[in-house]
Amino acid sequence: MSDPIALSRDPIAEARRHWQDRGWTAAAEGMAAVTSIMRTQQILLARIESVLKPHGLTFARFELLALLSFAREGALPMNKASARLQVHPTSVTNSVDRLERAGLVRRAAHPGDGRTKLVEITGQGRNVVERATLELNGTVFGNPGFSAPELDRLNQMLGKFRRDAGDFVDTRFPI
Amino acid sequence: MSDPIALSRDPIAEARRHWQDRGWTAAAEGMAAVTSIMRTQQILLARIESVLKPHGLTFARFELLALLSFAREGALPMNKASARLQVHPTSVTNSVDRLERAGLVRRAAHPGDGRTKLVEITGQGRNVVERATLELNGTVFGNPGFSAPELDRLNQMLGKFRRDAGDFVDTRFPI
DNA sequence: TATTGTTATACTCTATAACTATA
DNA sequence: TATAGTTATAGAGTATAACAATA
Repeated sequence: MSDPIALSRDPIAEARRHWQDRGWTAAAEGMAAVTSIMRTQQILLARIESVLKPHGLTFARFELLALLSFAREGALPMNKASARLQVHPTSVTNSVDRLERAGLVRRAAHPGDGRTKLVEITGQGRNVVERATLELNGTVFGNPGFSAPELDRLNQMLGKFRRDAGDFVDTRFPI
Repeated sequence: MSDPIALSRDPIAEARRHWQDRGWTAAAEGMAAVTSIMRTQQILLARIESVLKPHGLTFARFELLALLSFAREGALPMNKASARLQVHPTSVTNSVDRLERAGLVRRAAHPGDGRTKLVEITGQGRNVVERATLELNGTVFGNPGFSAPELDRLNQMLGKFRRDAGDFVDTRFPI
């Protein structure tokens, strides 16, 4: 962005007032919350990408690298990576292409299934993701702009939301 | 997405455990919350866009139309729209191009400043945004997946976050 | 037949730089 | 000189469809 000037009033609070004025009371709070989540995501993503850029990573590629670094043998089938990251298979293909060109991952044959390809993190990939993670931890993740109780509430609320949305099946957030 | 299969375990909770195991305790909760916000935004955006698609709108274009529908005279200078929507000027140019081609907005000269152009919503634009809003209110905004107290907490927390991030200057969230 | 992954293609939003017109 | 907006260009993620190889 060229000049992210601070507005004198919260545009989302203003929109909520307009919703109220129109009589859309039942949807006003939801509209405000949803829009706030959108904007918060945008702010956080910008911070993350500015940290990752010097490491030659985008957030999508960082997430893939981090996932692989935690996997057994540092490798996963493409479709497992796609499922775990909740992204489209073609997005994984694209990410792996870039990461492979940068020498951070490599493709390997699956021992049991000839259709399947494994993505495997390289030693260089481990170094890069380790350094990037430490810097992210020291900046965004370690100082996200929410207090400890707020983080707790967020993780609880959003965890429940994601479960209800069908992201995963889990019993730690009982219905 | 082709097959958004529900995972058996929450991938974000799993990542948090890995963070803990590595000793990145101070950043674990923040990482989980930030990642949860990212994923929640993705889910909500997908719902919104699926509602808007039959109306010929994306979320970015809907937001612009909604902003104009609340503006005096239904018109705003391009740079005001850019500031209020927190998007790059070229993004506004692009959105206005598409909306203008669809007959939902028009460009007009600014009476006092020859450099400035106004974006003005058309009657057709008002009809479209009204119908789209009602449908969004009846689905996503009116039923966002959070309880009323949760919405309240979210609006409070994210409002404060956005203010601290420099999005706007306001006194309703005192430091 | 079904599944895995790739390719080709297309459409978002985003961003920088160069440019025109106006102040 | 500074500002408003556009254009050109590029990059990102996302998505569908067609395809090859394998099960």
